Amino acid sequence: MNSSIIIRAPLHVQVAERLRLMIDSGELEPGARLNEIDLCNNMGVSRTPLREAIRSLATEGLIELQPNRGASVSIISHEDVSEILPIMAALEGLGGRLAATYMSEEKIAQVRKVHDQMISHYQNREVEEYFETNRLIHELVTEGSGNQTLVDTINSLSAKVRRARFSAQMTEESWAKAVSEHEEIIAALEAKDPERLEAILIQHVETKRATILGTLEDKN
Amino acid sequence: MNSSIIIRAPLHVQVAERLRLMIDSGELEPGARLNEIDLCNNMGVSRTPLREAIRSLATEGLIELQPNRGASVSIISHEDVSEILPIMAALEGLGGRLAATYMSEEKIAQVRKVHDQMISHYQNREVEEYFETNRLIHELVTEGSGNQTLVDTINSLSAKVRRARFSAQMTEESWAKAVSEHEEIIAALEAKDPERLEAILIQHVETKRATILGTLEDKN
DNA sequence: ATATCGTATTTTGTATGCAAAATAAACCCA
DNA sequence: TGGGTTTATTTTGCATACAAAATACGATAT
Repeated sequence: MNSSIIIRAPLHVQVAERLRLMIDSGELEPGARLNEIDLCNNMGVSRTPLREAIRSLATEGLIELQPNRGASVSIISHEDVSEILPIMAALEGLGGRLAATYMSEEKIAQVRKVHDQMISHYQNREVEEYFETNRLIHELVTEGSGNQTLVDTINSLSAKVRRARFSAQMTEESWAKAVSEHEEIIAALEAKDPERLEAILIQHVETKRATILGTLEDKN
Repeated sequence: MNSSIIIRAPLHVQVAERLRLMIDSGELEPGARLNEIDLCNNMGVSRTPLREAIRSLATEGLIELQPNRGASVSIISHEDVSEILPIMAALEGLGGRLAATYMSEEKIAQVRKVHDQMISHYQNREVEEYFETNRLIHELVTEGSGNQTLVDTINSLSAKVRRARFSAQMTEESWAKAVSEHEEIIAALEAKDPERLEAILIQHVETKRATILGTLEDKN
């Protein structure tokens, strides 16, 4: 009896992941049309699983469908970002509140560790690594809420914003502010102060909004 | 030039809607397996669009997929509801805050109208109509936020909770409380008081949680 | 030269067919 | 009779084939 059977994920799932990656990495740019046959040839699969994958990503909002005209990578507008960020603020706030209440000491220590790494990346001006550790911290805190639905919901929204890649607009000033807020986040977490962590996380997303949409031309 | 062309929705969309309805109405009960061939015969379509629809509903979370074992209507547990309700509280709170700020007088008047209908249904103990007008009010308020992503997110979560249909457990007491909270909701809306509306809506979902999960055996 | 119509080609939508996996049934043997 | 193994049937997964729509192309007429 072999208990370590490798369950191959269905093709449509693999294809969906691959497409998600292509979209996330920018290989497929926003607005780009998805030619089924081309993609099939690229991936070496038939149209059936590809189309199933496309339908999935469409319901996720990553792709838009036009009847008889195929699919295209959905374009995320400033308006969309303006809509999503307040939602993420509310949800991350909730996540933080729960995390401050329920997170284990071990998990908090882990966050602290990643936090210190992030600070180091900040000091060395290693942008890419900074963003990755930053993202990981938020993920860990959200997961610390113990609410998987919350994690999934935030991730889904986060993925959309990330695609907008306004990150380059980050100024020295806003970066410093973000880091200082992160100091407060970790402090509130270690102090197990739900209200404070919630407030900081909401503020933190507001800072993000200001950075992303530009502090001056506040389009919304 | 005919400007009123009727664009037939793709089959997989129609099938998805039909399935959603069957699940929502209880025709397909939680846990029920979806036999592709049976469903195809029922709906008079081939397996391709049906499978595409199933994939969509799966990413929505209404259906669960098991590799090589087909799909089944996902079962919503008490834990799921416990996870979803705090999220809805946060989101409805946000929606209310925005609605109290941005909603037009006309829209508010419309909410007031539906609210009065709901009260009337409550007094006549017309449960079905009460729930429908209740749902409509929340929808109108959320829409009043002007944030379509928020509306979609809440609807998606709401649909899952609704499927659990714990509604029958509503006691005379909890019903009265819900109604009284609704009075406050409409008052805060008419007074254009964002903070108050947000607080009430969050409290309102807490009441809902207590009703749904049972006031005593608080499983979470 | 441009606009319009008609045709060819591409692309999407749907149905069907075949292979592999899972389930059900039949069978064998202790 | 019961447990396990083999065989048949069902069901899912994927690929292909055909139909319909959209797009691209070209010819004709103005």
